[in-house]
Amino acid sequence: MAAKKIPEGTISRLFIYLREITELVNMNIRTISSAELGERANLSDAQVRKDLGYFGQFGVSGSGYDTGELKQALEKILGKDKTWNVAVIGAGHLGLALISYPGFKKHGLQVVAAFDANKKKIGKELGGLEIQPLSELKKTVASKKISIGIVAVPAENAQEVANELINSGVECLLNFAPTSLNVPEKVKVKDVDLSRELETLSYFLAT
Amino acid sequence: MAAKKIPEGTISRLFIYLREITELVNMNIRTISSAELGERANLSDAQVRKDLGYFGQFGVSGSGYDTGELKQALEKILGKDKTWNVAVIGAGHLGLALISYPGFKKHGLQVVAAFDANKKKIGKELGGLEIQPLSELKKTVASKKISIGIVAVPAENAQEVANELINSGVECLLNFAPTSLNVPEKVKVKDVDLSRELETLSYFLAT
DNA sequence: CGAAGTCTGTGAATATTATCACAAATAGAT
DNA sequence: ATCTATTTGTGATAATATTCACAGACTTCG
Repeated sequence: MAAKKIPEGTISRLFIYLREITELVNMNIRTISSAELGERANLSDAQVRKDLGYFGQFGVSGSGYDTGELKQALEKILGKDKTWNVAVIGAGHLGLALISYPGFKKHGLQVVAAFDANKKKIGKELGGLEIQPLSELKKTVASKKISIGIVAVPAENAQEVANELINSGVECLLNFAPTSLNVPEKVKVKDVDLSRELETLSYFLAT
Repeated sequence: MAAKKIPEGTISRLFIYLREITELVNMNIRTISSAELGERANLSDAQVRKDLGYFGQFGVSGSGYDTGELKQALEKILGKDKTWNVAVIGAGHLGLALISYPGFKKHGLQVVAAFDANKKKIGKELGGLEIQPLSELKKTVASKKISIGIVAVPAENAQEVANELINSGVECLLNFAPTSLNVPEKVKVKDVDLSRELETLSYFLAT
């Protein structure tokens, strides 16, 4: 594995390459050039080669990349052999959508627990999961080996929920609440602020 | 308004500043320094000043920024006086969650139409909106002055839906489908790939 | 008023990321 | 076997974004 630090953007793009390559393999296409792969991913050929270059040499001069080999290599790099257990906190519309989001399973992400603070929701079943009270978070994180927490609660409660997740041993959060979470260094948070995404888009449209 | 090109990251962060400033105003806090604002947003003081600096001079040496003034200035910069009409395409779990997402309304984003290809879903009402067939897209985009489209359909149909949106005059897409959309230059797309976000997170956790 | 302290705005310096561009490697044709 | 057309891998270069650092503006306090 490469010693140099790898840009986060590169990792994110690797997943895109894997997606495209998988499709190519399914179509029985055996080789592809960086230029063609880049076109599929809306990226430059140089970007593709540079990204792959962080992890080794996968291509063949003159003909390009063997799709089967590259698929295997990417899967290994990206840890696709592993699966991750996920907890969703907040069983509102968004939480429910995430619990039943079909895309996760395909990628080794398994939602194994759902929590909510609202007593009326606790105990209800959804997609094979029973909604649990937050008081059971720590126990469940340990017993179900949960390593990723999705915060899908209102902004007011988000920091508190994040604290409890971290306190329970979760070090990886996807935060949908429109607020900046304060977390220890070792914890990695990714924010997805839907309003902000849309607003940023529309700002550029309006200018 | 500034003549120089403004980084997209700056715009995105301005929304965060506005969020924090609004909270401060509500708490009746009158002034704040770039360092304090940065702390709230998990950003450096220099970043805050640099970002604001693109748009003018809002602060006072020695005491910082007047929260009320800064709030007004940010709202003006970010076009908060305007509202945007949004169409959601795809009435699956995710689409339904987006239709009833409470965060949008607060930010001048109004979901005014919902579409789905599935005949069984068409005609059903949801949150005051009737789910329409895609054949009515063009007409509705025009009549309801829709400027933003949210693509919440499976990857297989995403490109087609994007084409129809663009063909109907929408120039601003938020794409939840895990696929790279090909669009004309003038159209702005933002991808939100939930699986990829989670996987990127977990990659760094595993390394 | 003057001194000490605070804080902005912004050029300069860094750091990071993406693009260029080309030698070297390979394939394929003749 | 040689020539031509491709395509990789990667230093060099360019573009972009962030952090530093400090002069100058303002505040507060004695």
